[in-house]
Amino acid sequence: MSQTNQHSNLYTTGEIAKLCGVSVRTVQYYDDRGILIPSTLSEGGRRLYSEEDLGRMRIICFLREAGLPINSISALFAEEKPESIISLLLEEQEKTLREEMAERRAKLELLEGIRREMKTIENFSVDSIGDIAQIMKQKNKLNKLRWFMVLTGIPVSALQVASIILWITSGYWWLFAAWAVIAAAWGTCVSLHYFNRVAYICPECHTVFRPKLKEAFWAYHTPKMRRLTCPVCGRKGLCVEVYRDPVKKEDTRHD
Amino acid sequence: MSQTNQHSNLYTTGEIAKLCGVSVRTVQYYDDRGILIPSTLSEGGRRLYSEEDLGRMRIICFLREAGLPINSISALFAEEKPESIISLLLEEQEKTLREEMAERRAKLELLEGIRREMKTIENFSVDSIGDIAQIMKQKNKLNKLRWFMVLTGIPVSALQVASIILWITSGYWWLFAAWAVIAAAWGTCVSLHYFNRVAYICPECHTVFRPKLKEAFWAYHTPKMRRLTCPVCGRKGLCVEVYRDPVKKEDTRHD
DNA sequence: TTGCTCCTCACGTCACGTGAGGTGGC
DNA sequence: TTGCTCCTCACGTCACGTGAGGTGGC
Repeated sequence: MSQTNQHSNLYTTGEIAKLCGVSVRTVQYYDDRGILIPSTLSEGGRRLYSEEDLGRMRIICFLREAGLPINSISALFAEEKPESIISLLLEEQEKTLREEMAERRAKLELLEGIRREMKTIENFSVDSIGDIAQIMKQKNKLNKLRWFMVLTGIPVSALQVASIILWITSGYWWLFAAWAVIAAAWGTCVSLHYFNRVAYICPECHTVFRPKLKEAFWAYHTPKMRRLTCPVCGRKGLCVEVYRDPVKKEDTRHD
Repeated sequence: MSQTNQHSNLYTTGEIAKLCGVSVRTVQYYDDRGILIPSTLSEGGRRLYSEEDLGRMRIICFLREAGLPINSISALFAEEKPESIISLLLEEQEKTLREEMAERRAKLELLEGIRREMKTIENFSVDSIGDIAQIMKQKNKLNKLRWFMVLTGIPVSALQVASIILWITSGYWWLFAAWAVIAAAWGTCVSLHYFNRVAYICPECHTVFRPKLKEAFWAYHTPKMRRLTCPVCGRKGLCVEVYRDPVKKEDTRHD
């Protein structure tokens, strides 16, 4: 009943394209790739698609909208029992998409981080981006190090308070003296540990350097910076503190 | 003081690559693209990079990790005042990343949707994907249509209850009779409106068709399906209901 | 006959990966 | 002299977009 007109259910390339919301080139490309071969060719060599072809094209477009690569779609149609692998393909695609989203999220965090740091750094230049990258990469490790400092400091402070109270209430002055000895030892150890794991970036020449302990210990500093003299360019300025892996690598050429 | 050895601060391609965690090919490519031209060439034509080059490479790597295209990095370095456009580039990139994430999210929703629908449809075949695509695309519109039905139904039901109460308490039986007339008119209008905007998919040949009102009205149905006879393949089965744009388009070849 | 559609090459996209075939440098 | 690194082509990736130059079909 539907064969009254020989073209009643045959579509041209352009019609298929319009019906599926893609370009003519895309329809031709799917023919080249073998996932939608027109069921008829006109005498002049033009592609003619049947109603079934249109259905198949709709399936292809849907899968492409979901991001499946042509190869997967090709594999799907090549299978004698497509139902058996469709779930697998879709799950795989979901996984891929989640990974891609995680990638973008990481990149976004990088960008947001750099914008925050840009505000922190005075007289920002493009060269500072290298510094910022350094700062951001090691930021977690540096934070851990600082937390370690604070947490080990808590029992020492507690001991100080306790020894002072006992000194006042019970007259045990030697408790406080003992604390002072322990605290001095602790302070030395922790400071050495800390300065062994940080470095500073010269704001002028962007060199990463390690200052002498004496200079660093007494220098003016804020929580994140310290006024130091760069051993390369010789200029003195507020240097950002960064984490430095304590493992000696060949790539440290600044000595 | 740092020129004791002529190679003291010159790096080869491989060294730069290792220090920045990229391939040798990538370093060569950045030379080709003109964003990192080695400051020296050896007599044998090998690339030799200075400490400054290394710093620049680190900047490039950071920007690439954030997803900036080479062209943008190129434009950045070409600028005489790079600081002036860096914020712009980074914001642009953030926008791009957000858009790309939105794309993936949409694709993921498509995939999750199709998996839900796959469970709904009995004897699932790959051809059903086309149906599912149709179902999902129009799902929102269909839901709106159903909500419209329900919401217009509420005042009619309220009138019914009110008229019955008044009939019982005050004996005004004609109020209920009036309601019955109004309700019949309302029911006819809404049903016509509804059946004018939905179609059904044959589970056998996947044709989208509109049933006769009489058949559809009395047919067995669930909230989403209705037992109908397909006008194309003649088989009777539970057909999924889909939204159909009431505007007559040229692409409806089923008549 | 005139528009319009469609045809087939074939290059371009983006940031490299991957050989091939040859050479520098310790 | 032997490994190892590095060099330059040059093709391949992925799903088409975009002409060029020619033809089918109403």
